[in-house]
Amino acid sequence: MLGGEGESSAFSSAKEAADDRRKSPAVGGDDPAAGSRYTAHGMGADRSYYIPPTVSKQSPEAPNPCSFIPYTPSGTVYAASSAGRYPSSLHLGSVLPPAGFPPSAAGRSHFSPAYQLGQSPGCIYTPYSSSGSALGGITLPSAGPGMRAQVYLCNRPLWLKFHRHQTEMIITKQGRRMFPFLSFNIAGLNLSAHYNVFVEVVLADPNHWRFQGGKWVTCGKADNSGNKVYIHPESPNTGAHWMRQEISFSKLKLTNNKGTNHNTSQMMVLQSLHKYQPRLHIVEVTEDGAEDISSDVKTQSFTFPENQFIAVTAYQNTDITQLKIDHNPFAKGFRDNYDSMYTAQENDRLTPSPTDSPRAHQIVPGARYTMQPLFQDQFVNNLPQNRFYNSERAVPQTNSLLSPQTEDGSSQRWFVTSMQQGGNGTSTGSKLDLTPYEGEYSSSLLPYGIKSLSVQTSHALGYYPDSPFTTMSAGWGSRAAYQRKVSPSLPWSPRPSPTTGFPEDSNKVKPQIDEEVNGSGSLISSWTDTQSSALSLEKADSYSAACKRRRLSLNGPCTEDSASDIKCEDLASVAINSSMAAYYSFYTNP
DNA sequence: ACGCTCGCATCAGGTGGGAAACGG
DNA sequence: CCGTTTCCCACCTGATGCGAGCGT
Repeated sequence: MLGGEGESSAFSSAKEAADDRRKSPAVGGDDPAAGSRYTAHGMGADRSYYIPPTVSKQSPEAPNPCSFIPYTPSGTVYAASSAGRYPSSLHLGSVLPPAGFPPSAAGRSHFSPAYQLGQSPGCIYTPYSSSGSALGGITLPSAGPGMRAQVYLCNRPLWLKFHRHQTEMIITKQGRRMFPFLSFNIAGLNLSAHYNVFVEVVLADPNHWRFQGGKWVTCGKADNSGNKVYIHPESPNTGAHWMRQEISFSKLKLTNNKGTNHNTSQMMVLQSLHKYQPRLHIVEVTEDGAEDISSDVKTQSFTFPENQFIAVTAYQNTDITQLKIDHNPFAKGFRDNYDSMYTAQENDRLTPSPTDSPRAHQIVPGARYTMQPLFQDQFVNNLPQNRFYNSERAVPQTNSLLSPQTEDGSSQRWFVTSMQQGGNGTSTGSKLDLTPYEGEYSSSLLPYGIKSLSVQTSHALGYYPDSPFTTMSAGWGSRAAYQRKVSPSLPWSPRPSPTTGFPEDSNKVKPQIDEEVNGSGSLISSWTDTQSSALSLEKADSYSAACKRRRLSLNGPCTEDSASDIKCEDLASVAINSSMAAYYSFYTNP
């Protein structure tokens, strides 16, 4: 897949059948061809970008299987034929069980075309399992053979925020990092088994896109080529390793330079004005890195619809531009009213920026919200109203495909309704379907209290993997310079013991599952999940502002300020241990 | 003397903006 | 002509090295 140069033989089903063991892409190192094995054939340069669902046991026109699928808003993923190899999981929100492989070859073929084609409205995915219901097989994570991993999208609120406006990612010749970048937490892996973890980016639809009249519209057919696999540099590694820490793909770069030989292992070659859907793949391998596909359970794939983006060489939607500027610490210099907003606190603060901006902007520090739940809206409202929707914008607010937010930013909120997602797909149906609701959530303290205590509150706080918190917890990219700036006495416990694998998930999340399952009709409503997510991202902003405002208001010594920060982190860590992953909805497949 | 912490300076690299270049 | 891509710029983050200060 890697650009087709990976030769279909590598992925031919015949070969798959013959070779139970294949070289892991990680083994291939920088060899693009190695990675290519993990992209679907047909994803190659001159190959079709998707496979007609002819093999599908359930055609798109079949009775809407979406009824059973929660949170399937983002539309079809035009999986290449590799789908059979690495089928995308259902889009189940922020916590995903793997699509995995069905137990049989037939099952594979069933999954392979599990993507609805074209702009066909309605359900976008075939049933998650042969049972026809993703609900029927819901199980909680368990140890032992056959267990499935659960994947948590760490910075989902931020992704959702971008997704509302149709995320755009800049691609350049030398490569541009993604922002937001992909960051996951994984649970349910075998502690001692070895896994390769990698991201594949597939076309989300067969169209070429153009930004016209403040909207993204299709124009022509998409082309498909290039390396679209990025293997996590720590692959292969043990399940314990992957579950110990946040898995970040911050180093992943997007380029449009097909001929690049520079840092190919970090580069992902995309095409401008095409819509892409990243996928996470977890492949069990042998200790030497050789892939073992003898068992279906050993390859698991996850797709988060909010990760969809359109590759561009220059930002088209000013909403996206503003979001990038506001949330990406590297773009701080473009915050025109930054001074007026945050003033001197930026100069006075003790804590280094890396632990500030990333945490404040990228991640929803849920625990902090629970500490100040009553102030959030206040902070939101204190943000300069023209910051996001000022009159200077070349593109009106209506650019936003989905979120015509009101000026006050608080009277109208958005959440996902699986109903609309399933049945009312449009040309932009690949986006999360957001529906406004009047701000009842402000009184929903419980969802806040519980769901805001997210995993990401801790290690995800370091938006970059080298952040002191990640470093402390996982020794990932440890830097002495940073470590010494963080109190070593902090009882920081960003994640539960790897040996437990989100031990509390089962008990604490199950009620939530029930809650989401019972929803309306046969749908697995993602209302709770999405609502909380939307809320969280709102709170992320408000908290960001809150923290900055606190700095501003605090006249005491800097040490006081940093002490308060430490308290927040401390509390966050406690909260995490008690409600790991409660932030997200939780789904498991049979 | 030694080890550690801290502050500062330096530099590489990541940002988006904007103008110029390119191509259909 | 218009849309897209490329390049350069200023600004910022993050990593690193160095020396001063302090405690043992």
